[in-house]
Amino acid sequence: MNKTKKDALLQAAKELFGEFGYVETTFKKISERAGVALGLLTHHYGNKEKLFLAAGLDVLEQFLAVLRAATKDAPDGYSAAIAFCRAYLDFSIDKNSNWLVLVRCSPYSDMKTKTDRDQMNEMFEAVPKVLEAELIRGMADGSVRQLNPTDTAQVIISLMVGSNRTRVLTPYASPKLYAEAVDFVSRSIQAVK
Amino acid sequence: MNKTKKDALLQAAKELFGEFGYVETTFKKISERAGVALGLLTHHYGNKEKLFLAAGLDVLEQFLAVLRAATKDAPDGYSAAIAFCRAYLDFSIDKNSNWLVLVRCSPYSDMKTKTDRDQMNEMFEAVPKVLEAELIRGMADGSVRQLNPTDTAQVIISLMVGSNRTRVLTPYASPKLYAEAVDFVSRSIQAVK
Amino acid sequence: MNKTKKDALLQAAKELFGEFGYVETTFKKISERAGVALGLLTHHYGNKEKLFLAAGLDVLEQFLAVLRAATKDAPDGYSAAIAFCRAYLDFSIDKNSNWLVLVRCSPYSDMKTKTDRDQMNEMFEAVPKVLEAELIRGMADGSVRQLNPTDTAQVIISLMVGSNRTRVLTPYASPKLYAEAVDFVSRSIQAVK
Amino acid sequence: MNKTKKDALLQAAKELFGEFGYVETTFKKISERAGVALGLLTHHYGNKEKLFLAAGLDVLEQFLAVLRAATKDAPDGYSAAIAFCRAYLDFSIDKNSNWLVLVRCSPYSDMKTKTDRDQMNEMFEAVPKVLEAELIRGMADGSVRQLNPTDTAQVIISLMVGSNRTRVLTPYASPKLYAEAVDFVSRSIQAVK
DNA sequence: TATGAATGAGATTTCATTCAT
DNA sequence: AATGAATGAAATCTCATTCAT
Repeated sequence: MNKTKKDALLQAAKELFGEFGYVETTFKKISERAGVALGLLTHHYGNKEKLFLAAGLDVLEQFLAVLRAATKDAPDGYSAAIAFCRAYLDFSIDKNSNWLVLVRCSPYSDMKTKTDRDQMNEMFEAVPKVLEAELIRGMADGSVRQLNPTDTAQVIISLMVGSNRTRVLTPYASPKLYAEAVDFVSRSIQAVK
Repeated sequence: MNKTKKDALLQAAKELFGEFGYVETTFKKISERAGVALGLLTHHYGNKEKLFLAAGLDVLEQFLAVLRAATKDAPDGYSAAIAFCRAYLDFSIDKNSNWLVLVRCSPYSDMKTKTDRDQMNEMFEAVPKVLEAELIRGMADGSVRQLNPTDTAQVIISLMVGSNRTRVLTPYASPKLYAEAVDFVSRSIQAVK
Repeated sequence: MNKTKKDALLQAAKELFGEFGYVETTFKKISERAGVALGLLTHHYGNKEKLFLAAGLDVLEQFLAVLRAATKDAPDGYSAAIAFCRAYLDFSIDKNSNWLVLVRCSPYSDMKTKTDRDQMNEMFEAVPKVLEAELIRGMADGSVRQLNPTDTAQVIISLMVGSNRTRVLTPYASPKLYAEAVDFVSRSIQAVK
Repeated sequence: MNKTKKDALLQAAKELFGEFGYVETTFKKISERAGVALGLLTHHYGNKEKLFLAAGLDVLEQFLAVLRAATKDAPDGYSAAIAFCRAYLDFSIDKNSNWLVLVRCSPYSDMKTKTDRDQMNEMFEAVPKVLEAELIRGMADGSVRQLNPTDTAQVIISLMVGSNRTRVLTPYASPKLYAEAVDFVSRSIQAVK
């Protein structure tokens, strides 16, 4: 399918950063997995951090697309919020999503270049915005109880973040954790009749 | 005040691992901040990972003590659970708690030595146990609605984990995030009359 | 206008070698400043050292032309020698002469290819020859005192070399240095009545 | 004689920087010639530039000592100035002086760290000061003609610099160059009766 | 217990040069 | 003539760990 070597590098980077984290992922590992020469990495991406950023942004972009698609067709705000949570959690365990790049590499907050960090933060902030819009819709259509939408969105995202970490980083996560998390959200935002 | 050099090393380690993360914290930095000789580090702690483990366990131990103290005198299970959340979040922003060691260094999941990893996991698992006991008490005394206590505890902890990360690692956290998180928990577990 | 890409490369090379020295001047920098493709460099000049040689020879050629023009119309040998010195020093601070290529890049003496080094040395040797001829004229016409013309020419050139380096490479050069250097030469060669 | 490995590194650095110049002198070459481990270089000197600075300062220090010793016992200012020139030129061809470090490595003017550059410049400026003092003495004692001492010192140093470069860097230097240079200075500064 | 010099493997990055298009 | 992706050797620098004192 005519994949360029540049693409191969990005793909290898997404896989390896997710598997091994930022520091344990070396130029050697990346170029070997991508099947290209070592020097091509800096040739195409400048340096390790820029490649890391590219990898993260790529995953985040697909993530946002999935979240938007998931909420698009929901009949009301409440259903959309719940669909959002399900899509979030599904994406986070999809073998092909390379989600781990975003999880394992807190270094996004350690990025040395301010511009890179800002670019990443900007995209990350888009996530709660999607949810917030649905909460507002839900309060308007009566499916969600009256709450501060910004803060509530942030709390829900926090719950997603935490559940996901518990599931993928610890050995003791309950198999029902994801389902419970969604229920928890549901109980907490659904309008009471 | 009679602090041994060994203690000084541990203190410096806790600070630096929290500030810079595992890899960016070097033997040189630690020994310099502690004001002791470089060689003393391996002499007392064996290697970097062991020191890291010691630092993490130390913080975790104090954390557990705080959580237990906070729930001890609550009049009912529901109040205890809420007190637990408040104590968790307070500890996480206490300047002197060195909490960041636990946050910034997911590497606990990357620990090369299985024994070390297990020791850490064991202590981490004690956290939801404390909460779970209170949820059970709450269901018995009627202050908490009927839920699966294990799963619910894990969800609540996940929310704490996520809120905390949002607060300490991102630049866009709402100032009301912690308060909202506690409300969220409250709405979700409090027994309905 | 109508400058070929080959010329643009040479011009960029002269500027950059002078600004940054040999090693810090890269193919990338040159091709970028010239606004041409990277590959064109080896295509036209073979390799870095050949390009460097071309740049140096180009500047040296213009330098010699200037020196010859300056001495041409002098009424006597003494005046010609002084005119030579003035022209040397003026050229060395002319913004458009790219003189720095010759100063900053002692690597001419490091050139790996013997042929290149010889070619460069040959042209460099032409400089004292010009002055020597004028000194001989001066001794004949009575304007210059009796001295060994070859050695004296070399000493005068050495003074030019040193004054120039002091002026362009150090921060403490006296503003009158060039004028003093010329006076110094004058005192030392002018025939005493 | 109990030479430390740190000293061995400095000695190897002085030799190699002089022989090969800054860039062609690698960590590998230095540590091999010094017979020590590669990492010791950064351990003791921090980085390549710092080592280069240390090497240069070391040579410069000995150079200044030699110049001061040479002028100390001269009977008058004129003799001192001439002794200064002889000492300068002798030092520059003394096999053991490692003078080439200072000649081959114009990079002193390219030093990235401002502090390093300043430190070097400061010491370099001490050289003309020594000569200037003797010129002033000579004008007072009647052995040197009346001239601006600062400017004249700088011109003489420039002549030393240039003669030295001609001798050590070019293949066409006259064997009498040094002697002629001293004569040149003599003619130019000696008081006329 | 305490010190810090010493080691060397390994990481990132640079860059002249080649080559297919 | 012109392009720029691709290569890989080599350079600098980092750092956990060892060890003699």
